[in-house]
Amino acid sequence: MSSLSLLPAAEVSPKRAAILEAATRLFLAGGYATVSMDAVAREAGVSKATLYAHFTGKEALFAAIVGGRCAEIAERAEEMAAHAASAEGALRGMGRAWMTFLLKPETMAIHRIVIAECARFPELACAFYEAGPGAGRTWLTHRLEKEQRLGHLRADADPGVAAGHLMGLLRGELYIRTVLGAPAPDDDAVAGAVDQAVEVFLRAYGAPAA
Amino acid sequence: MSSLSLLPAAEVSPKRAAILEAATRLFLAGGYATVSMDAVAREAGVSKATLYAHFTGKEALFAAIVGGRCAEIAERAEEMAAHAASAEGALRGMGRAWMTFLLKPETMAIHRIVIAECARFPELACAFYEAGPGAGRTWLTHRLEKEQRLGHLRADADPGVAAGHLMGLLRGELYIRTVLGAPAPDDDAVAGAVDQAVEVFLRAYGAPAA
DNA sequence: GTCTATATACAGATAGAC
DNA sequence: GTCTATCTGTATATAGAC
Repeated sequence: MSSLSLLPAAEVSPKRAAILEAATRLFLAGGYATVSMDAVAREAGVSKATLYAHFTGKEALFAAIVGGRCAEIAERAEEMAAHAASAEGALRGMGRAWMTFLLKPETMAIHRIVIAECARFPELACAFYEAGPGAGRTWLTHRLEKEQRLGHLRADADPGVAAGHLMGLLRGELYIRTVLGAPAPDDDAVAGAVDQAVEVFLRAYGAPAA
Repeated sequence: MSSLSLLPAAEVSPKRAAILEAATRLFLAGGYATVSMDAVAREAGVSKATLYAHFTGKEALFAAIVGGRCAEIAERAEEMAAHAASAEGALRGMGRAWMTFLLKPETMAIHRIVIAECARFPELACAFYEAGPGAGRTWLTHRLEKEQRLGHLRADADPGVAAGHLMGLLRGELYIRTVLGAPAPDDDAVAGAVDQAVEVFLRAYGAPAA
């Protein structure tokens, strides 16, 4: 019985939730500096005093937002991993899922923010790397090791290096263009680019005997 | 004779040069928002009024700085291209030159700034892409076409796609880690990563007959 | 062109009532 | 916890003398 009262730990306060939601929207849209605490309070429908009662300051609020997104990204990565591991044509499927996620406006927005503020919040940039690209690379390394044991990949390849290469091939031109503000490519363009990248990867890393 | 007076067009004003130098340093170190016009004036050793006499405002000053760096990057790209075209082991040499330039703290700083401000200054982000990654890819595409005509690359490869793939392989893990604040890797690490990337590229794109 | 001094606005953060 | 009202610093930008 007493454990029941511990369950809704996430829904501590509706005001706090409103603050987090509004601040997330504003930070992702405008970056760190352009967002004022006044704007967050107004957008969340609370007073500034309430805002400061929940978060000790602007930096703490920002850290909470970005840290939360990192956790979300980590969950998302596990979810994608679960799907990709069970699918055939695993590399293509995984590549499409990853690139679609990566190029989404919200993902791009958090990339830009973390990159922009990595001098002011180095620990956030580190946490973001670990939760995002780092976790993806670690998972992909293990996945490629498995493929290697199955004889689908060259035996002399370093799976960690190969994982970095596959991610680089997948990002390719699309990532750099999109992070610099170009409109996100449509699904067909993404799928085509992923197929090309996977084809090139397998030409370089596929087992010669296969 | 009259043409002589037109020559020193670049050295119009020492104060202006001091402003540009100070502003470049400050913007590259701190981004757009954290730099105040007071700080620029103080650091340049001029008054704010003088600052505003040379630049209509903070946005114009920022645009002048970043636009200037774009022009510099474009020049630098041509310079690197001239060297790489004449060298043997062209891909390795070019890759090392490009990655060394890309991972330099100053290059990373301008990457972060342009990415951070691509919502506020979309035309700057576009100019940066054209001067940097876009120009590099265009040049590399032509270079790969030439290699293809010489029979060094697969005949069925699209040189533009291949150029994007080579750049993606080169960037690989190093770029994303460094742009997220990790310390720049040393020359040996860069050289090793470039060699691996080029090796993989040639396994996928090298002419089968060769 | 260059300076000193200032106008004007808004930022982050808090005091005190309820 | 939540509000209204406010303190304090600093930002961009300008006025007017030289």
